[in-house]
Amino acid sequence: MSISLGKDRPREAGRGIPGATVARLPVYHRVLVALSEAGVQTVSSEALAAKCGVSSAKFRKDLSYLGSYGTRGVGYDVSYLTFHISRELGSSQPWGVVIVGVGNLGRALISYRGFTSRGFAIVGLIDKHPDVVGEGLAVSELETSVALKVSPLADLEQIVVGTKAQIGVIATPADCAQGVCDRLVASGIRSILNFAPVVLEVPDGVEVRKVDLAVELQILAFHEQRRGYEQEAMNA
Amino acid sequence: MSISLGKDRPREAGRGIPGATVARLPVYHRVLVALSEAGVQTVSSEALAAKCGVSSAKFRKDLSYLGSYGTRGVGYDVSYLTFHISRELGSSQPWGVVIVGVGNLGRALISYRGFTSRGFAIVGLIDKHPDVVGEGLAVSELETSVALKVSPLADLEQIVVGTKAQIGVIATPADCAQGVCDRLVASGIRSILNFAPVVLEVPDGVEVRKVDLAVELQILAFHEQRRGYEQEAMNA
DNA sequence: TTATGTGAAGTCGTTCACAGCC
DNA sequence: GGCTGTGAACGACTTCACATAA
Repeated sequence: MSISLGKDRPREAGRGIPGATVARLPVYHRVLVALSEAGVQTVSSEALAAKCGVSSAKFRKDLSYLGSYGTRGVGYDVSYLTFHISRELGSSQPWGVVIVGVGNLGRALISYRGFTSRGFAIVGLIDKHPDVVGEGLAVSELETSVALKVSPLADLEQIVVGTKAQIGVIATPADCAQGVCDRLVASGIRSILNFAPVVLEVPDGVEVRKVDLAVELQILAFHEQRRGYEQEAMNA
Repeated sequence: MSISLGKDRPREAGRGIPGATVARLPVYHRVLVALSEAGVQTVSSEALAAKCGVSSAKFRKDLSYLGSYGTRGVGYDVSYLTFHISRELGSSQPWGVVIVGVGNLGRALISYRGFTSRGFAIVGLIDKHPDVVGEGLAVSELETSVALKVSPLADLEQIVVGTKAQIGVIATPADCAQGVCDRLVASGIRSILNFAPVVLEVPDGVEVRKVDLAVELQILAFHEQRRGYEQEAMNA
């Protein structure tokens, strides 16, 4: 819809990068950072792709959507490539994340190290239960860690607006999820990560990604079952 | 590496359900169960697909891989369809799940209701840390709930074999994940759900699904960033 | 008439294979 | 010689549109 020219911004970012490629970029980025920390300076598509669990052709094709950041006959400069993928992903600027639901899952997210290193900052914690509200939880921030207090559900809008958060994480039980979602959207949030096992309804322009733990297990079970049948067939 | 069957790739004609379809079946199943609990007996592909967040054409195409369980001009019988999807997913038989790593994430999985209703039973909890080992945690089971004790990492093989678990969940920090994975595989596990932010290496015949919380956020951030540029362009 | 089930067409994503550059 | 970058071929998934059955 919009044609954006001029200015220095990530190459032909946005337009034309397939969703499947976008979903792999974070993995490439993580592996590159690990290589860099191990002192590796140059890497071939073959070696890097192997560490990422993809084919080298797929890796090179993915990179071709961002630009040409390699050197033929040599490979890729680790830090140079890291920088460009990082920029494409937008992890150069810090994204504010609000977590709604401070149960075990919420706490797992809060204690998850590496959010900050990947450009995220947890700026708000919200819960419904009075015995959790007011609790101070350690949230990592750049070098140090800060105690963030859990706010009541009633303050949701105020927290989102006040912290200028861009991403909302729903870690509540299923029956609260749609209500929380509606309020996040009304407060201006357009990116939501949903852990509740419900299909959320949102207006156009809002993106929802979902992670359903039981669904993942069910997919595994499907294949497990099929392997069982194959083995039976072999024994017959 | 790979156990070669007599024939080549194209396994069993007629039984080739696309991966994308398999990934949606659990959602259809969940929505159908909810409808059933709400007392709905019959539903059209249009209505059901809307509740699942997919198009009706996609829904019908997905079902066509399983068989024809609808009635033209009428729709689908909720319980009849539920049964067939359930059967396809293998949730009629209970799958044994071992969880390695009893931190916040592990606890979130343990307290996740609805595992049992979808055909999973948590049969083992394993952790490395002495202060967690021995702790009794409430695990739901059919009607009641049972206290399951956390076992030490050293007992992993014994637990997997003793409980006949089929699925292993890795909820450990990244640096332990590959080691745990190797031991799960060596104990006979062929289906693994990995929450650690590493690419696991496994032999052929073992399926790994991964859930990386930071990756999901990074994908959201990519699109968030893109929207920002679009808005800038509009203001220019 | 209504709503399913499905070939056919279209879109998206992956793999191949090799030209181009170091 | 070695490795990247990429059109072209291939395959997977989605959407369309309608024949089919209640």
